[in-house]
Amino acid sequence: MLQRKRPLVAGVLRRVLSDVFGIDHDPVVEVPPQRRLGDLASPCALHLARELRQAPRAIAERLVECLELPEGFERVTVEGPGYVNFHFARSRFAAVMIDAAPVVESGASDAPAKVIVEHTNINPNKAAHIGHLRNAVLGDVLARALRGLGHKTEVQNYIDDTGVQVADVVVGFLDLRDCSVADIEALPEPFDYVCWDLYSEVGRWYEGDPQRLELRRRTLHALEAGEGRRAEAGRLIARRIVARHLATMARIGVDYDLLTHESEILRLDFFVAAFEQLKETGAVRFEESGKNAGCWVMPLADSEEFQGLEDPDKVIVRSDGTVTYVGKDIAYQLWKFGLLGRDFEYAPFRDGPRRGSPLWKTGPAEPDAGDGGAERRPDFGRGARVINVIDARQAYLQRIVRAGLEALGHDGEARDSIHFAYEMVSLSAKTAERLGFSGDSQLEMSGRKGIGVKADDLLDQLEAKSRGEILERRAADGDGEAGEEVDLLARQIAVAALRFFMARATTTRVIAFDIDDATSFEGESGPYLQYSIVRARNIRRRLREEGLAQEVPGSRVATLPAGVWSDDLWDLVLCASQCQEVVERAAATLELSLIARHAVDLAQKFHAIYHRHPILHEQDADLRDARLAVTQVFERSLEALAEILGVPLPERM
RNA sequence: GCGCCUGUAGCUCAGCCGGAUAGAGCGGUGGAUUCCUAAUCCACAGGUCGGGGGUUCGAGUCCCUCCAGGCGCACCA
Repeated sequence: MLQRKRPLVAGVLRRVLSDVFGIDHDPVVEVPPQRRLGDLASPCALHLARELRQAPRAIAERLVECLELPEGFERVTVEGPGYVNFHFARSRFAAVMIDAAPVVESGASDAPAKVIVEHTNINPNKAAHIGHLRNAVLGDVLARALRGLGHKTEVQNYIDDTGVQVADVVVGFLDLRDCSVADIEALPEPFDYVCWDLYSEVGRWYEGDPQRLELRRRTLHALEAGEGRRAEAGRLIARRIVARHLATMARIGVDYDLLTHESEILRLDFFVAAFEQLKETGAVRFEESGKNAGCWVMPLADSEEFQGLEDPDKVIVRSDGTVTYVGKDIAYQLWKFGLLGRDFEYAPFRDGPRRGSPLWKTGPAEPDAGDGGAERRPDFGRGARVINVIDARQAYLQRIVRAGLEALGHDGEARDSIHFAYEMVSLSAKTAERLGFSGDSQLEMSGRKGIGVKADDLLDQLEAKSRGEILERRAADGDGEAGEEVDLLARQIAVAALRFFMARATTTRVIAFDIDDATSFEGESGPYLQYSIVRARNIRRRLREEGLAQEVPGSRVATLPAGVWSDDLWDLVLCASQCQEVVERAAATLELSLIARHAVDLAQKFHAIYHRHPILHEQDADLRDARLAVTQVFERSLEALAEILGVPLPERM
């Protein structure tokens, strides 16, 4: 809503600046820090003071005298050192807010263009930890924001089922523990927890005798070839772990459209196709001698962004003929844009929980599909924009992938290959110590070393804590039953706490994960948002019980006297009117914390108003309706933001 | 060595294109519950915005430099 008013104000100012002072100036329009100062303001008089050789306030006053008040505004004032401040006609603005959707489609102009978001991408060899949760929450919130803004969005989760990490667990089962494939199959859940321990155990086992690394190499080759007992074990492990990962993510409301498997990229020779292109265009060359003798490398020395590297060439194909990660990733990225000239085969995914829309995986179509093939397969790939949610440590590799597209002449697609980089999650000193790791400073998590907080453990802890809090409150109200409703509410609160914790952090900062901080239900937290909406809903429930109207129509709000809008009430309306531009800016800059912070902002304003402005017991009808209108606007706005954040909103707490 | 990121209250962090008195949460202190449930609210205390230069009418924000910390720069992913 507010985003539509800014150009109005800018236009009026530009016109009057031209008319009165004869200058061409593009005025900045911002929101003043306090509501009593106005709703939209421009510091243009300050900017122009030098050029016009006049005091800023004098310029501002002249502007106010001469300008034509734009539609929807009540007055213009000069404030502070010389700001020109515009004040909305509050009742009319609020009336529009009552009927307007807080977040609407704005990407409609490029509606057919699809955005592919890749996230989660956990190696299928161990349990997910809290670092993976940051990735998944960021990816999921981004996808929700893009969808909310009307972009066609496809979410992919890349499964590296043929890499060293899976190979190590295969070695762990087959060589270290002497299991058969059937033994692995028979292991009880939680299988991912078993692998978590085994994986770090294998790491230590290798250290005990470096000769054992030969087993890793042999297994890796078997996984890539896809044949034999080791490959069979690898497939089984990956399948079981992926099922666990999807179950963990389903707990917090994260889902996907497609699981892309590295094994399929190998099986279908995606890299062969990409390699042909790379050779044809001269993007790679064969090294006859030197450090990289026998390898195919991509030269980076000519590119400005790769200056100062120790080695200006990136190996794409090793001297033993195998392909590096970057090579495979270039092929995969080409496929995402529909530039590879090949496609996957697809099959419905049947090994795990499935939510709203059906989940698909890459792989041979299963002929024995028992459900009559009712599901129609979407058209995967061929994105116009590709956003890869990958931690900041991989920035260099992501740049090489983009350079690969550039080298092939796909400049546009290279520009639209976006690395959504975020910093990792480490453990706070206090939390590391509590978990038994030496805790003199922050500690980086490491799956390889078995250092970390497992995602499901954290969720269990959050659920247990919220259940405790609920029961405590219910007992205090003499309302002690603990049924399914309590379970559901405990889960909702846990999800809100976790998702908000991950979403509120700026992406460029390392999160020092502190267990007390993460499980806090007070202040800036997911439950704080939930509680604010519960209060709004309680007001409506009470109104219904009293037989009073639960909603006030926009037509009524438009006729309210201006005096009902105290600055604090009005401030919430204006804050709510910024949801659209906040979500747009968050999606455009990939700074999703903006959404979380705006949601807190709204909730804080509402909580404060709640105490100062009762509705049920207000006798003055105008005042009551204004307050109810604000409650309505608040509720819809926070609901819209919570939907994007994936924070569930319960009816009561 | 080169590159990227970070340094703001005791702790965790906001601070949009340079602009109005640098803001939250936690923790601390003191208050608010016959009221739409206190998972809330209000008040108070707490700041050399890492240091130093520069640009500007104006710098937490831009430029330079130094200091401190993190992360990258593989025929690992």
